[in-house]
Amino acid sequence: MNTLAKEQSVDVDSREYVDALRHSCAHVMAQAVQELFPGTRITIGPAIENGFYYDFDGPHHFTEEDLPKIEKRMRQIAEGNHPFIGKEVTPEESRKFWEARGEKFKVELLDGIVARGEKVTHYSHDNYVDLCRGGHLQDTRGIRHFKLLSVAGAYWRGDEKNPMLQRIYGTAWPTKDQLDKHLKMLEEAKARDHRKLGPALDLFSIQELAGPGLIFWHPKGGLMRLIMEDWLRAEALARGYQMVYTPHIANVELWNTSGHRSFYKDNMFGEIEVEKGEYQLKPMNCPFHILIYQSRLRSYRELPLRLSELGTVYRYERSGVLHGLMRVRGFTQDDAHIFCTPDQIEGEVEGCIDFALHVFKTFGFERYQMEVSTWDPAKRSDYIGDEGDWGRAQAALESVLKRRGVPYKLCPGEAAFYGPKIDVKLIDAIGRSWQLSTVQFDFNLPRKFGMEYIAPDGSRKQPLMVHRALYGSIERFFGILIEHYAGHFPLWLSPVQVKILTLTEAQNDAALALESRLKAAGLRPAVDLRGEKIGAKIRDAQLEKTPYMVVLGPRDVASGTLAVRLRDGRQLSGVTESQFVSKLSQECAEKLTSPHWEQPQ
RNA sequence: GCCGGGAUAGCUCAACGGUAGAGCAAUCGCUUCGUAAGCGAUAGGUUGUGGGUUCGAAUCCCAUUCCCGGCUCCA
Repeated sequence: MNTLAKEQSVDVDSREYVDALRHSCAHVMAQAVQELFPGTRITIGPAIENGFYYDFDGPHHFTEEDLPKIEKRMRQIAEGNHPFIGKEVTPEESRKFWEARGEKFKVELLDGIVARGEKVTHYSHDNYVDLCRGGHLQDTRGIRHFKLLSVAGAYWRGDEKNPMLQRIYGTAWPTKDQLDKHLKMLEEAKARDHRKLGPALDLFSIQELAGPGLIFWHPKGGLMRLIMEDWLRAEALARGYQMVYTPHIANVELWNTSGHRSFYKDNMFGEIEVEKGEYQLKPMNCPFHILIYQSRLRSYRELPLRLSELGTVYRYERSGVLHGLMRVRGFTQDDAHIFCTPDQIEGEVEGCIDFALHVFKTFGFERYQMEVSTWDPAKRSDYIGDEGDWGRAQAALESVLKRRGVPYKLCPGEAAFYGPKIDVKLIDAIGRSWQLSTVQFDFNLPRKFGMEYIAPDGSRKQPLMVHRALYGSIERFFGILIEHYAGHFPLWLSPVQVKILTLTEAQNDAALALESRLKAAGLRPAVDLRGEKIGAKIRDAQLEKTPYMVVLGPRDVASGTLAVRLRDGRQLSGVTESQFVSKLSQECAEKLTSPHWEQPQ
């Protein structure tokens, strides 16, 4: 807590204070920008998570080089200790004020405020005035620990039909420590960026000749994917899922039936002509699983039917949105569709949640956030499906989370038009959240396809459909894993688990023999026989983030024991080979995220 | 898709109108070494691509591809 806050008896850690600080910072930035770049018009400048931004319109094209200049002027202004003063003004006064300055965006905002019947307020500090509903510090003294970060484009009012404004992002904090910590986190995030680490560790690449958004899994990444897939398949089978495989393209008639050709058209690759028909790459697996369901008449006795596939889909994402492994044009979903009766939904939802939590735990994610998206009853006509189904489904989603004691956020109005859902965002090692698993009801497709089952009374009923993905996409999940571990993968996922480093050529045979014994024991070893010094070999293995290194010199060959070095720098000597194998095997079997060796003496 | 910024050897960068360089990596040779970089040599580039301006273009202009920061959208 800083002295200023004490003096003003404010809780500097409260969200209100921090937001006020950031919002105030935005005002000061707008003042600085308008002073330094005359002719710049202002729009809005809110506080956001970790910082603030302000959107500008004007003749000057801002670049990163402008930021230090703006920052400097901001500091000067802030040091003036100007109080923030709010006052209510009449709409007429306000209009006159903004029109006189040619601030057309502010006039537009004013129109909105007036139309909503809200009070019009102006907030000023120093000689600067902004149309603003308030939420500021008492004065500019609290604005000390901030940094401008980047320049970006942003649509006026977030609508892509509107003109593009220039946005300057900044971060601001009550204390220097917090600012430094945040800047350090940004640096850390940059250092563990999967787009950098992935190719550096030879896990994957994206090839310009092949096209953007298409992933090439290299041998090491491919092996990791294999492990992730095998683990997931085994889990799914154990949980009563049945694995299926379906094609990558289908006749446009299928997409007409499913409705994707209308509501998902923009995200689908174009038609491929085949003889007299037209085909399209699949953007989703759902219709294919429905076709399997419909391949014969189904009885209620078969339900719940859980069809699962590692299904590769292709989506025509707009070029500007692609991002490493996180947002691509071709990806594989661990996709399953559960067809069930109304009285089975709660059990099925619970099964999904349970499975998702198991996935997180296994891969070492401790923290996550659940969001339940429900409909907005006021806009009933926007949704497909009957009210009873929606009600039951939403109740099931919530009651499962409550029963499991999983905290969640309710997001009314966030449901898709075809059903409510649970989205899971997991929090990675440095506190960032990622959208991952999703459990969604679908009241649309069963209807579109006329799905049925024979009920106990002999009547034909429509099954309920739940769509669920846990990894979400294997590509994205892999990207998150890389960043979460910064490349220091748990042993069971590491493509190379043990690197055997020879001291001299005399140990080559012993090294190769050890390698094959470790292989036979089910481990993934590699040898480094190069004529380099041991320091260089260790350095290289370390840069590859290999979990275990075994240094093999004459002493070790003579003693028959292993000199083991862990990725974290710990060294263990005199380890017997059987101890080593059993420790590593156990570490893999238990899927430990960090090795459990005792500290050496 | 939109706004802005980029692209030089496998990687990190230099040269900023006057014959493209360095370190690391690679290859070969020497070294046989005890826990994060031994020594030397060699090879590696139509400066993303295509046009244009110029006596001369990595450098200036136009187009295009891809990448980056965002917006919009999303697994």
